[in-house]
Amino acid sequence: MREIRRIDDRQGVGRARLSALAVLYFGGECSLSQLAETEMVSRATMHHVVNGLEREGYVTRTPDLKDARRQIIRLSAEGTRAIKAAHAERIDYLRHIAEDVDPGELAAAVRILDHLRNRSRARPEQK
Amino acid sequence: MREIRRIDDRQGVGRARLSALAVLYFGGECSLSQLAETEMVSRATMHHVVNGLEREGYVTRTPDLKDARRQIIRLSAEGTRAIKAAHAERIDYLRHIAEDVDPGELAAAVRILDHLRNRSRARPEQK
DNA sequence: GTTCATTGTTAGCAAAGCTAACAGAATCTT
DNA sequence: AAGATTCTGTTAGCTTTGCTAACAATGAAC
Repeated sequence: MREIRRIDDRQGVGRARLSALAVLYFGGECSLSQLAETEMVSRATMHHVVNGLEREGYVTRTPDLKDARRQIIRLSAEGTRAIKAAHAERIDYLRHIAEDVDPGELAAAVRILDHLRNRSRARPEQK
Repeated sequence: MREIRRIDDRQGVGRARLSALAVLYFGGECSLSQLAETEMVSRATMHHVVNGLEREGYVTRTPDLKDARRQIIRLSAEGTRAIKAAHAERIDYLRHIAEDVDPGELAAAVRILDHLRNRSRARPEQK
């Protein structure tokens, strides 16, 4: 939904960057490759995204002591603040447009959406 | 959802371009500015998107006889085929991940989503 | 007729995406 | 142990998708 994008844009972070921050926030630290996989983009793309996030101070990168090829990407305090703020804005907006919907019906719809999302992640692109 | 993006990517059209094709398919011909407004991007952005679509043969541009500043953007036969194919793939995919959901519950959830979308369009970004 | 608003376009920039290729580290095979 | 293969992050080159600013032409308002 384009409207959600406009809400997100208010954070001034960038779409792909915000999405990566969300992965870190909800899923915890991970490697660059794992981020790329979760976000379904190439490693090269995620490399650029993380570079931008690091430059802006939203994430830190440290070597993975268990595998010298890898690096661990973590949210910084600033990154945590940014994703929390973005999340709050989204929730606020969604609450507003849903304010005339019956709470029970809304909860049921959310449950189904969650289910569909889990299904899509279990089998991402197959038909 | 990233998975939907991957499904859409299969058409080889490009995200913003496919979205613009959808606006034309479901809403009919319109001007470049109207497209930009509906898609919530700048006119300059939509200018680029439409350029790409025209170059690939998906849309045609003709002067608006009622206003010499404007041009009418229309789907070509190829554009219609592309958006139909993309739409069918999306539906197919969504059907697949929803196949274990009760049809009545799914219909209810879809109704609520439609309602929320209408609400978001009536008041795009206000809180 | 003049001023202001609308429309599409250009220019310059950054972000976000891809593939290909590479180097170094880790794992597998012999 | 040595060589082959895989994994990881990086660079390079390209395209697409976004933005703002500025402009010229057209249309509307005064």
